[in-house]
Amino acid sequence: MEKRDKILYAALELFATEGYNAVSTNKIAKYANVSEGLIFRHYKNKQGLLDAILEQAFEKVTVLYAHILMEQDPKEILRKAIVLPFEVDESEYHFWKLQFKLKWELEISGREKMQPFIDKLEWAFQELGYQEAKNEAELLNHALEGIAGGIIKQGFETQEPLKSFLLKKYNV
Amino acid sequence: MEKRDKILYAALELFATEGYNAVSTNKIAKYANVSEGLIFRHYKNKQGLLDAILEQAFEKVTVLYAHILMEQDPKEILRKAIVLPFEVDESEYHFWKLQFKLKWELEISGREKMQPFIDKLEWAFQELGYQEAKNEAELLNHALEGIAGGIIKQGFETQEPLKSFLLKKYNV
DNA sequence: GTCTATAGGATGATAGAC
DNA sequence: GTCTATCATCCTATAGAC
Repeated sequence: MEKRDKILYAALELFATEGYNAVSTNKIAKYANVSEGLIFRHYKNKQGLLDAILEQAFEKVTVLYAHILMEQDPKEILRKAIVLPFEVDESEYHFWKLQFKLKWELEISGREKMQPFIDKLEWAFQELGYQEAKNEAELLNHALEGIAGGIIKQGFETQEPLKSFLLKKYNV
Repeated sequence: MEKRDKILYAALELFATEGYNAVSTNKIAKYANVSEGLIFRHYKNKQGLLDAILEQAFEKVTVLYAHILMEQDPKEILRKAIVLPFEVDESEYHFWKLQFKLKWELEISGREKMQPFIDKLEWAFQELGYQEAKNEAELLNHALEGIAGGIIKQGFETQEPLKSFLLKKYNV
């Protein structure tokens, strides 16, 4: 692997586990087995390194939601949405954890990227004849974010029972 | 107000808005109009200052949940639980925001303190004849945490519609 | 209780050699 | 592309005077 990428993955892992402000460029360099100066050659500054990571993360999120956004069957939309947090690959664990961390540490909301997903949920609920589709969508989104957070913080097993429970509850 | 307390409130506000690692003791001192050395006289070190804030926060949370934990009517338990995030006083806004921030920035879960609350929810659902009381409780808790987070990050108004929606949904 | 001064180390970032 | 050496700044924490 190129050193440029080693830096990026080291930073991703450290940012995700310890937080952006808690991790020094020195620490990243050592973790990546690279000289500290190289970080700045490749990414200009620490913020630039974070931006590069976030750009990759944005692509991953886009791909992840693409299946749902393209789906036309309302029941399938709900099913895929519910199942989504339970099927996160362990290799992308750090990306997810970083999302949650940054949402609070640096107040990077990521809400704009979520909105089409929530809108799609609303549409699905509407199609299925729910009275308050918008509220249903917001509520389910909250629940799913909570589940995703729970998986990240306390492990998959703790949240697993909620999967079939939700599928049953929404009858999908 | 005593300077000891001025330090504490300044730190609370800064930690809540910018995060623990992002705020220096120098910044806290200036914000509190106090010499930097005084922080260490009173709180030993930066971590000690955070601990003092967290201790206060723990008391606030305890009081907040006490009403619900003492309640014996299952419907009332659900009603109070749902209404709770919408009735946070603005003066305690910073405490709440700090809770969410630290949960992710420093991985201070606060889960232990929540458990009796979740257990009480489970009990209420059981009393009301719900089939999967435990899952219902976990789900509602996720939703309420999401709502609380939404209020903090995007304002009360954005989440307000969910209040009556939830009350209706759970028929309380 | 409070302030000033300062130590000692870490931090982000740059320059220059290879 | 990569490393070493280095800088200016900032950070936490302490000492000593008032």
